[in-house]
Amino acid sequence: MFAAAAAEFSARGFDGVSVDDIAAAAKVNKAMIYYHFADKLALYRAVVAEMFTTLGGAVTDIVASDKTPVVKINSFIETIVRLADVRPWFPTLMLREIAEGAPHLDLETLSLIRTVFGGFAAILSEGEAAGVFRKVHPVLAYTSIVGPLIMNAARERVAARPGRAHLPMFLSISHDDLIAHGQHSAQLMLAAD
Amino acid sequence: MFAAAAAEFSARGFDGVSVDDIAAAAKVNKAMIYYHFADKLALYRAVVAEMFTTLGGAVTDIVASDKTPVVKINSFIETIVRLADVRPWFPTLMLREIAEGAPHLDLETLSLIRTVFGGFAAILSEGEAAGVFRKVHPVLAYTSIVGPLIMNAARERVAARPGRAHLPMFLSISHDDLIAHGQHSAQLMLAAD
DNA sequence: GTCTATATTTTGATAGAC
DNA sequence: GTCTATCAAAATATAGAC
Repeated sequence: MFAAAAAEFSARGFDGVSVDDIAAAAKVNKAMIYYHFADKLALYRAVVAEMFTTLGGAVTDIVASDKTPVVKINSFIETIVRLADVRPWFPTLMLREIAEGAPHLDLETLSLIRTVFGGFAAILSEGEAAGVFRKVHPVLAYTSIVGPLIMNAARERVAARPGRAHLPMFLSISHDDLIAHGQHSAQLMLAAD
Repeated sequence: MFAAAAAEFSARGFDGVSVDDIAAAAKVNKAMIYYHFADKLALYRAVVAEMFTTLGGAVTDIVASDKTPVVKINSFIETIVRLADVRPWFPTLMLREIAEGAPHLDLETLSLIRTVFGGFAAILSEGEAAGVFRKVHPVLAYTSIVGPLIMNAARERVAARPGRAHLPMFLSISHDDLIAHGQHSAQLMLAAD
């Protein structure tokens, strides 16, 4: 039921999905959903919170590890893409949250998001201090690295729609290629001269 | 009325906005909207089509110009960001369309989108042929360049929400900085070695 | 072209039996 | 925990007066 809700929300957004839709997709009775969650919003928040808790934990582990900043950035990139393997709703849902300015998220979930960005920014500072990274605005660096990753992963999830696959814009890219390209461009962008 | 509809759709999505909302925002009677447009979907399509027609035209002009591939890529980037200045709903709306896989678009609008990507890919080929760009998958190059631009522009539009501005993830970046950074990273990514 | 009023459908949510 | 039935609100769309 949780996975079904996540998939529905990611495919059509909070307002585009009815509780009836979720019940049908999860093959449970609608009243069952209201038995487990206070309302539609609570269910949505649970989905997003679970997602960012997982990502935040992974990023925190990377930051705390004893790897070099260069390797940490590469791990960060791989983690984002691999998360989309296990939780296919992740890229689309994240894209939507950015587009909407996260109107349905509570402060708790927002702070989870901050953990992800904060960890990323910490790796940048570390690399700068070590002289291996040049000075880049952390927000620009973050969007430059994360943006392409989730945009690509999101594209792929919708390429299956009729009339979409033939559009070059929705052409599928393997996750390995995506990781390799993301790591390569990130290092080019960050490398000290 | 057109601009009001665009702003509403971009802020809350196709399903998140009611025709009453649009009427209120545009300060026109709801029946007036149905007088000018067949239904809500037709209005939405008109907004997206107008947006991609403008962008497609600008990109076509850049491709046809006699500039070098390097300058064309820089112009492409500047065009994207400047379009967001004039049509503030552009980044968010585009982000949503990617997230949803463009379910409400007709084939005509989809082909407009193809014009944008096709023009971009043509610049890449030209640069490759001239030996100034290395070989990069056009979809990866496209998302690597466009993704950060619209993600940044979208962030900024929602930073005003209460409880959002203090989040580093929603910190505002000037369009000049965004263009400079986008051009710099793009050239790093594309430069032949 | 502009507005009021309203028909119709969808949707979030709950009461209450088992 | 699970399900049926249903209420109340919101939303799309239109009829019809002016």
